[in-house]
Amino acid sequence: MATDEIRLQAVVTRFREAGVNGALGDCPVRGILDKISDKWSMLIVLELADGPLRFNRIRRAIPDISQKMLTQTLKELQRDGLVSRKVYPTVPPAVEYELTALGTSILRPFSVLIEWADASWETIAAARSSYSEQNAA
Amino acid sequence: MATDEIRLQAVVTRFREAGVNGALGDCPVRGILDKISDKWSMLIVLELADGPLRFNRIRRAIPDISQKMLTQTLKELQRDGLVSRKVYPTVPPAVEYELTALGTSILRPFSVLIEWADASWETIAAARSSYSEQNAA
DNA sequence: CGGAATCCCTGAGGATACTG
DNA sequence: CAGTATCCTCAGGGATTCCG
Repeated sequence: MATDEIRLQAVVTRFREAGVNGALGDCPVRGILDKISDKWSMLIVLELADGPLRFNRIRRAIPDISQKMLTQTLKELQRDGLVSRKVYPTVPPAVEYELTALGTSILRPFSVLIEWADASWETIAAARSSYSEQNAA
Repeated sequence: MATDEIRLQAVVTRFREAGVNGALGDCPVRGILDKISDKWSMLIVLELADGPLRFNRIRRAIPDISQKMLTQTLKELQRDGLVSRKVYPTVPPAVEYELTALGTSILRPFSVLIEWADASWETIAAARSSYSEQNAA
């Protein structure tokens, strides 16, 4: 509906003014979106979606992540307050990572994105094949 | 509400099963999300949100993009069917880029993400400062 | 188990110059 | 104006090794 369109435009426009035409470093929104575009953050957050997990459990869940990147990304997520870390002083040590309230709140934007991707990938695949068809030697 | 939570979980779980635990190349959803996480795609799409623009107009709107990356990203967006390209045979040539219906449809997921970022950046900033406080030498 | 530290390499992407 | 074609840099991230 029309009011919805207007709202969308407002959001987009505000983003542009703050993020692209303004000073880049000063735009918190663009800074955060850069984090979204991080290679691993989103995957890890999604893994933690249905409960706390331990380090190596996450590692196994995302086969193609290196230990270094997992450590590093978890630290960043912690620093940003999306993930909490709990250490149990057992032997050997057990460490649990869990989404905070903030971390949980980002699941909704993510799911909207995933739903779009899921609904659109066939259209995109079709566009690609007709594109390469057109550009066939 | 609860039914909403269940729906969210379902989306997230389906993504994980298809994308992370499965064969990576076979998962169209993860492939598409990789494109979202592209450094420039989202910015360009947002620039085109309120109407067609010409090449150098986009370039000026995103000051820190190189012409190489703009060309390349526009080509990818075209190939994926998000953006259409219209050439006017004038002298000098004029080329207009415009969102397709598919391209317009991704604005909504984007706006949800932006709204989240806009609503959360203060919380994140606070988390960061208390984090660095804790880890002060 | 859950990391930290180091070394190393690839490829995304910037700078520059040229063309229709 | 709207690109194409090279060259080159540098940081993201993999592989490996070591530690409490």
